[in-house]
Amino acid sequence: MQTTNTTEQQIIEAARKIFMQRGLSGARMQDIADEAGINKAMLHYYYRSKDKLFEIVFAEAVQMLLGRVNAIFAGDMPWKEKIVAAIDNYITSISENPYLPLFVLHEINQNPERMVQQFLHGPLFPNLRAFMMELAEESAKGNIRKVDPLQLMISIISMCVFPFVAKPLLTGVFQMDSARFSAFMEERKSFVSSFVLNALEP
Amino acid sequence: MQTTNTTEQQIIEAARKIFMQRGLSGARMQDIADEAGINKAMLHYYYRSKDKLFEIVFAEAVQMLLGRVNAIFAGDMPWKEKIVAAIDNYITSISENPYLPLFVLHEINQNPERMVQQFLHGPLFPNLRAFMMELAEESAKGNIRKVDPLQLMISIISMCVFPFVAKPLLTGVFQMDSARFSAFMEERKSFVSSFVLNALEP
DNA sequence: GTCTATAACATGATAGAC
DNA sequence: GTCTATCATGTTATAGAC
Repeated sequence: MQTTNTTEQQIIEAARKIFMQRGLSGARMQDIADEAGINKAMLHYYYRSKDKLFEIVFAEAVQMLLGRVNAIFAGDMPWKEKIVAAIDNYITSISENPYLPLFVLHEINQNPERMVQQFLHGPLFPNLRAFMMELAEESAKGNIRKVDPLQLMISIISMCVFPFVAKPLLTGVFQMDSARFSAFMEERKSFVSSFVLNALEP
Repeated sequence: MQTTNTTEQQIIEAARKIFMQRGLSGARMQDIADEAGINKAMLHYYYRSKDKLFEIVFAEAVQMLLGRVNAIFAGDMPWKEKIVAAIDNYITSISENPYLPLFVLHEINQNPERMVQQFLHGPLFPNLRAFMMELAEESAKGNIRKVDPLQLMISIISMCVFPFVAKPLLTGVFQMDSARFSAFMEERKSFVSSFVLNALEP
């Protein structure tokens, strides 16, 4: 995050906030202008159209969400430590931006073609693939229970991300307030780690 | 699902389809009218306003999503069988309506107050709470590893629901087509069951 | 670069004939 | 009940003064 308060930056930050909360179809250019503390016409002066502005915010969001997944499986720790570190890092990083996953998932569903572009420039998740290969090897060697690495991978991601996506539902159903939810996610780091490692014991 | 093709029903079905795909702010009354094969004015004749129509579709969707969770933990099987059955049932039922979870989650985020109403009339998930109590007991007796039942519960739900919510992302990242994804979710039933039971072994 | 005013269009909702 | 025509409003985008 830059602290340079250039007008372009103010606009992008305002757009990020409004688009993330309300989505493309729910966001109003007036809301973004108000949030940025400038005139509505300025948005068009700097970024031409609502769609152009959205495209920038969305591409950045996809990078944050997916780039993070790959980065988290970087390094060459032993696989157990890698799982623990990845879960810890991912929950921490989403906590800092809890709207991000639902925003991206919703907008992809609205327009799946948008993803195609992202994947052309984007990473092919080399670290993630390497980690899945490693799991397959450990599985073959009998060090861990025989599992489909893809199923395992998606399970780990599900357990980390879904609670954020479903936060208002979960806090409603299980009668948590916001502080209780934060504590729950903090505890969740060690819960998921143990849960996964136990499940993998041969 | 009724087969009575009364106009009211046609409208509700059309509204369900359009709202689920595009959300409240993305849906157009014209789209709903087209989908129902009737005139736009008829929508207002039968349901007064867009908000009224949405309220009906949304309330119904929440019931489908949450009522199902509770129903799935009904019955008095032994807890292991109950876990297996619940996972199997939940994945099957969401497969039949894959847009449902993301729709509900997105709209709750747009307007969390909407949920309050739903919980007043809605169920308090007696079966779910009973099951969590049972887990706590088994945990105390040493029959299963000591775990927080709430963390476990949310993990199970996460692993079943999240792949549907993230379908376009997962199929993109892991290069699956739609058929491959269906097969993946079918295999997932037994994967998640085994995964959870293994993790709970003392 | 920044503002006000306004054009151009989309959309929810209603009036009124049949 | 169903339709066409239209209103009223909201929203993106641009023109033009400063």
